[in-house]
Amino acid sequence: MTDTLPAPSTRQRALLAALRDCGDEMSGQQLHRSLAGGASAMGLATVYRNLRQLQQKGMVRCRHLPTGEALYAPVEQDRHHLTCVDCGETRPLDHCPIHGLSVPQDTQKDFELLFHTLEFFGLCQRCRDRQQLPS
Amino acid sequence: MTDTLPAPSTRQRALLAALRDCGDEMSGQQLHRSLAGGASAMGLATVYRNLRQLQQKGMVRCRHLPTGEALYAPVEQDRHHLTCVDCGETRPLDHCPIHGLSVPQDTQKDFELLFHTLEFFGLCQRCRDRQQLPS
DNA sequence: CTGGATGCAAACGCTTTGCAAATAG
DNA sequence: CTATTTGCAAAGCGTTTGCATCCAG
Repeated sequence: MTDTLPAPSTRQRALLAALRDCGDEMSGQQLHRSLAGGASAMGLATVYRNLRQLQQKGMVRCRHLPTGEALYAPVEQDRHHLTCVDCGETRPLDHCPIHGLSVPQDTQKDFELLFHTLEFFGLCQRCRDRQQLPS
Repeated sequence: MTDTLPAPSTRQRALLAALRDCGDEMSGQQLHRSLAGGASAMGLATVYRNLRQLQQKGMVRCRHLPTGEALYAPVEQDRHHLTCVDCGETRPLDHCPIHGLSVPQDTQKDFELLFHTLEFFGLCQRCRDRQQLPS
């Protein structure tokens, strides 16, 4: 029995473990695939259902690619990205530019802050070059 | 051939105008609906196609709701949000907490920065209350 | 025995793409 | 006349939901 969690879902532990092992972010589909076959395999729906719960517990954060795909990562992984609006490639930043940054106090009174996403968008070198040379 | 803009699409002006008039962000679907019937009506595909180009020109930015829906706004509208990971409600922040913040120089060398998104996620009062009272 | 969690597959909704017609230059 | 852009409708895709089943307590 777990002492802390209302519903000590083993699935959630598995998902979190997978994310931590990976060391990077993964999509729902990737998580599903990565767990498939193993001891903690679970249906795709279950993956998503539990990812949502992990988010609500503030243990997992997620961001969306321009494609609409959602990527998940452990919250302790405070990583942000540069994303090319053309080819969609994303590249991690070395440091979180707003580490420790806070939201105005008054907004937090009735809002329990769990995590944030900060993403930068622009054009990567390759796509910029490609635009200049239409032919 | 034009040397400034490959295709000075009137559609793009219309989209930008609609976004500015609205004063808030709109989804592709909303834009499509809002223009429908009017003089600058256009197909849904065209809306998306031009929104993408506006993004690549750095005139429009977009963020994704937890639902995966994309919301667009003029870049000059430097607005950020609190989003509830439970009910999905989003509330705008009064000020941009990172106004004027910059990405490390060396990352920008080969990346043309166009816009950023900064979103905070958590639980709104209502959903927090609801979680505490399981029954 | 009862409520919640799961799997599967169907359903969803937003976005993209194929292709032929319309338009610009 | 050639290169683009557009519309429409079909396809794509990740995600969510319905429902019967399974499991924990």
